[in-house]
Amino acid sequence: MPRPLRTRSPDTAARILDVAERLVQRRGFNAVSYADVAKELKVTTASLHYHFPGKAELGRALMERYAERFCAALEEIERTHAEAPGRLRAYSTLYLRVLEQDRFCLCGMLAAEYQTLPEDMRQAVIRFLDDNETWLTRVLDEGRREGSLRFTGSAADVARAVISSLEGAMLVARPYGDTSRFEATADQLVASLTSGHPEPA
Amino acid sequence: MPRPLRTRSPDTAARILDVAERLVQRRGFNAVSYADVAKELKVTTASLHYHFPGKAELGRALMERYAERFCAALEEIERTHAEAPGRLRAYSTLYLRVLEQDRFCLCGMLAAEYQTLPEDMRQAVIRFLDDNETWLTRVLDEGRREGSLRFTGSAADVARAVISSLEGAMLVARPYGDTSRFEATADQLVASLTSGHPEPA
DNA sequence: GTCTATAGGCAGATAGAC
DNA sequence: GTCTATCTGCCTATAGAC
Repeated sequence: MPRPLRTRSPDTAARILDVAERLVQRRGFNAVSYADVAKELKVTTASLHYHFPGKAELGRALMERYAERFCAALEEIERTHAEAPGRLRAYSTLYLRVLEQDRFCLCGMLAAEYQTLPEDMRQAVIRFLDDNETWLTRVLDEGRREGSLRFTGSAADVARAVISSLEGAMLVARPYGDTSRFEATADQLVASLTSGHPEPA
Repeated sequence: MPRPLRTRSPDTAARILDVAERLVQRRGFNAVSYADVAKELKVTTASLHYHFPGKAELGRALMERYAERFCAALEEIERTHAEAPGRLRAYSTLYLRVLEQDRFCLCGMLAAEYQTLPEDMRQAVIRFLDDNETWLTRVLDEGRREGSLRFTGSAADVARAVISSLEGAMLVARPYGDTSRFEATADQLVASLTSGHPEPA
């Protein structure tokens, strides 16, 4: 049963993160100010500093929540897709959904800005990439053992190539404002790993 | 025969662009200020404004020179490499050289920051990507006709996938400070297009 | 061409009232 | 928790001397 309504909104910190996340994914961390976020939420920057003492803390929270949600999405994919090729397609669809919202992957954006980031955020970027690589490596390995995927070399190397390819495809698609550019590359990528196995519609 | 030494340095504008280019490729356009560039050159920001009235003009000049040099490098590749596979490898090496200098592709960096860029710079980013795609498409098409390359689908789609893959591999390699991460992905990419043809050492 | 000096604005951040 | 008010510093940019 839901709790009775409270005086304050359900979770102000979460709403701050929502706005900040969207802005950072579109413009980059360095191009987003407390004032930008505060303006959209119709509060003052002082109020933001109450919830997140500094931009470094805000950024860290941003990346942590993003990674948590992404990991949850990966688990969801494993529940809903039994086969490796389906899991790969679902994985690339996660990226597509972000692009469709006119956003770039938060991790990709922060990777570009990496050299200007505080240490906490840097570690969060690395962790996100490592988690993705670990998950993909497992999917690729299982797919190869089952015979549903085909590739040469180590699964970890291919996992890195998949991440690179999808991040790069997003990066390049955005200036054109054309999601089909991303889809074409993603489809090629999945097809190259499932050669010999027909793609479902 | 070289002209006699002049009172002023060979080309101040070029030296400004050199410093700005390096800083932007490392930190991003939004994270580089006139003061940063001026400090390295030991001049004042006012002097910078003499050569480039505003940051937008500086950015445009930056991207234009970068594209010119890149196109020149592509022509050089065609002169020095007769076969498509060699041209592809040389192309990926262009990216590697940038990464080795602890930089990201200027175009990739600006693609990430695209939504915050002035119109002139946006057009320059698109032009750069289009030029790369055109060149790669030609190389891929010729390679397939000669039989030295193998891939399915349109050469233009594969060209886009190659660009995405290399840009993404650079993006992801930088947080790790590990050029071998890039090389592994680039090698996989070239190998996947030259299957059936042994790689030279 | 480069300087000093400065304008005007926005950045991140804090103190203290309510 | 959110506000007003304010601080300090950096940003892009310009005027005018040299």
